[in-house]
Amino acid sequence: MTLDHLSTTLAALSDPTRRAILARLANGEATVTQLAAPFARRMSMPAVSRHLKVLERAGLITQGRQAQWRPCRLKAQPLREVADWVEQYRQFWTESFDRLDIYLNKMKIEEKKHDRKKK
Amino acid sequence: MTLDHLSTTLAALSDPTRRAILARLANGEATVTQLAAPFARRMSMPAVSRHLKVLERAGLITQGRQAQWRPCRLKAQPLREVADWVEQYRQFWTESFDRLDIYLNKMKIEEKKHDRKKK
DNA sequence: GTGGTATTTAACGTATATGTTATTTAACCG
DNA sequence: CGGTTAAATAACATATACGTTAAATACCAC
Repeated sequence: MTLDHLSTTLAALSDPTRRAILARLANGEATVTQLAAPFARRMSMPAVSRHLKVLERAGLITQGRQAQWRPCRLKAQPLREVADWVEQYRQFWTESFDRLDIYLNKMKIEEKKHDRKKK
Repeated sequence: MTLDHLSTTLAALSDPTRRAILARLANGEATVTQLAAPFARRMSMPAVSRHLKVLERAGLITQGRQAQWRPCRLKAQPLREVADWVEQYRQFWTESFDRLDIYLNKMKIEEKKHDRKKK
């Protein structure tokens, strides 16, 4: 199944190791070895390499070439798409109401308007 | 492996069917059958039922009980966590620069400050 | 070329995800 | 009760995800 871009991005972000890698890259470029260092106890290099491939396929990083190193850089464009998507739902958490409550609230407001008219 | 909450949420969101279900629930409560309707050609009821279970485990929906129906409701709290997480990276897409450029930019600002002091 | 370092790819095991059809559970209704 | 509807669960197939170790690739440096 070929996934849409947003799905690919969210899947890439759903792994804590990959999010940690992005967090590290927010501080600037890093080589694969540098990125792997924090996970050395838990994870082998090839595992990290694969995580990077997932991030790259999602467009979240790019890998350059300098001699035998492949410096990685954060590319935030897909994160913007995530932000835009989730933003649609803001109203559902900024108000401490769920959808039904919002509806009932609107009804009350309507009632008040009617009351005013009656006066 | 037991995943952290954010990972569970992002994994739940990484499926387009599940995001479509959330979009539908943004318009208000719906039963499982109602939620399944748009996918009827592609997907069986049990498949939808499982998607709902994934969303429920992520805390993105709740399912109530009314006779033989299980009306589903959107719960946006986990979406807020996603928004908060992604917000950290806003600087990386609002400016059309990557990290190195931001750094260089800061340096220039520092230089200007020094210039001012010199005056 | 030989050796060392950085990284990827190959080959493999195992767990999880996602779908199916058939069966079961639960509640309504005449 | 017996039939219908709504939804979940069971049992199963298959694909993908994620990790490992071992081997290959690419580059530098002497």
